[in-house]
Amino acid sequence: MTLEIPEVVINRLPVYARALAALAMDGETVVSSQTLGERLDVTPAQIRKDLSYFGRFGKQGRGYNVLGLLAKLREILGLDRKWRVALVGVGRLGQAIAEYGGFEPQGFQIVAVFDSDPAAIGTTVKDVVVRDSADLDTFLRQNPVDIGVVAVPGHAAQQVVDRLVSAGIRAILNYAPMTPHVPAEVAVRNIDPVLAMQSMTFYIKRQDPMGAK
Amino acid sequence: MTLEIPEVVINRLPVYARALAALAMDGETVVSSQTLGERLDVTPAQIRKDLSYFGRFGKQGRGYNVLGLLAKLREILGLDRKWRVALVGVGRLGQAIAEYGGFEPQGFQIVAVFDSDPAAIGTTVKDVVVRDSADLDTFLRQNPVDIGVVAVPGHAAQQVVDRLVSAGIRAILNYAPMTPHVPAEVAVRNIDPVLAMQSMTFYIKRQDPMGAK
DNA sequence: TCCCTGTTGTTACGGATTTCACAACCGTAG
DNA sequence: CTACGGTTGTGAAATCCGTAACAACAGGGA
Ligand SMILES: NC(=O)c1ccc[n+]([C@@H]2O[C@H](COP(=O)([O-])OP(=O)(O)OC[C@H]3O[C@@H](n4cnc5c(N)ncnc54)[C@H](O)[C@@H]3O)[C@@H](O)[C@H]2O)c1
Ligand SMILES: NC(=O)c1ccc[n+]([C@@H]2O[C@H](COP(=O)([O-])OP(=O)(O)OC[C@H]3O[C@@H](n4cnc5c(N)ncnc54)[C@H](O)[C@@H]3O)[C@@H](O)[C@H]2O)c1
Repeated sequence: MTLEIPEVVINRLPVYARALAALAMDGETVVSSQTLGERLDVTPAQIRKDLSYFGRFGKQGRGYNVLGLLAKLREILGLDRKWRVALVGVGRLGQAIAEYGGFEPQGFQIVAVFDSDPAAIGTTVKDVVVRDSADLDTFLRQNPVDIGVVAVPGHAAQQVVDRLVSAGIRAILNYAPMTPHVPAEVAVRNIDPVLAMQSMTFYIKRQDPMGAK
Repeated sequence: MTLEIPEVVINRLPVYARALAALAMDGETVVSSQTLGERLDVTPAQIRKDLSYFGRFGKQGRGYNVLGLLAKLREILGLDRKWRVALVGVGRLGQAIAEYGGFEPQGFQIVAVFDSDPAAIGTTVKDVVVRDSADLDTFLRQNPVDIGVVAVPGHAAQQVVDRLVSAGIRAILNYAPMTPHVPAEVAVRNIDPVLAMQSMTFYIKRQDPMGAK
């Protein structure tokens, strides 16, 4: 009965939410799809259509109540609660992730950290002790975690993913440069700056660097 | 004249290239769209269709020559040369990016680094001296750079983007949590782990954490 | 040589997504 | 009370994209 919502739509909602939060900080109380769209480089129709999958949140002639719509989006996305995150791999990137201050305010709490390196195990990052990744399954079965973050080298990533999945995790944020294989019911997002650059080069490859003469 | 290639296709090519490089490392010399697709969770038809935008690279009955196709993809994407990258913002994230060893082997060379903090200016990261971001325009006009990486706080990001664009940069990798506004001819990719998590939560929100009882 | 297996390149189809366009509506001002 | 400018929500149209299907063909074996 719940109409199937396209994934592209779901992926845009957090962007809307982020913009609404920024508008709220600026003291704006209402916003039209037009104005929001300009800010996000999205057509007003796109925004209205996306929102219409979930209900009618606007007021004709006025627009949307900024805080009201933000609250609705947070509810839709499930951001109106805390999420427990486990981080696997505490190398350079893993440490940076653990120390990044941007997750906590959004309700993502790193509650456990794992590594396989004996030199790393037992140390602490951000008040969290680094556990042996051999204990991953055991720990996760006793301590519910919602999201797994994979920050290990590519050659170890699938193994880590498999372990997270078999322990019952339903969402994985993968930083390793590979395509994780997971069952359909597990959500995966990949972050790879190299891939991002490699697609941009296609569009600029005919051009001399910065139009140098 | 050149048939318009969908951006989704371009975005997949680096993924194919990455997989081919991995196959080559494993000593594989040929691969079918079927096999490649299984590895990447992409249908074989998708792969063949994507490649057909650019030519005929396979051999019926056999598949694709791994190294041959990889070379073709690298040529198509413009990866058969070095790219000069400028990094703006040398905070925690910026330093991690500068020290990350994954860019260089792919031909992305960080040739300049900028920050606005007097305490950071003059220090070096990875053998590159940190320059005053006030000198961004001057420097870029004299030293051709292809790609700008933005790793400054959100409130400063649009200003940095504007400066990069006005200096003639055609590609930007943005790590700040905002949507940069750029002219149509500038390529932009955004990296935001928080947004990635916030879209995954939609799919797992009805579920108790890890099926805890 | 001929046949069989395996796999490509491509066209046609259908589904998904975006855009269009407008009736309905809100709040305000006259 | 009516008219008006502004904006939503939404079907219908247009566009974009992915999938299916198959003719064509390469290589190998009988
Ligand atoms: N550093 C970056 O900026 C960056 C950016 C994008 C992607 N990445 C990717 O993220 C991953 C990590 O990068 P890094 O620079 O932190 O590497 P790193 O070598 O510094 O850290 C990897 C960590 O993973 C641990 N590890 C290895 N195998 C493990 C296993 N089976 N279980 C648990 N832990 C294990 C290692 O002990 C190490 O601590 C790599 O795949 C890299 O390509 C890094
Ligand atoms: N650290 C992470 O893991 C991470 C992950 C994802 C996104 N981000 C985002 O990346 C950005 C940087 O994060 P961070 O943790 O490194 O922050 P940070 O505060 O440690 O570093 C920001 C740096 O930018 C510099 N800066 C500020 N304004 C500038 C300007 N106008 N020109 C040049 N330099 C300027 C500051 O001096 C500082 O060195 C933020 O927008 C953050 O939200 C960070």
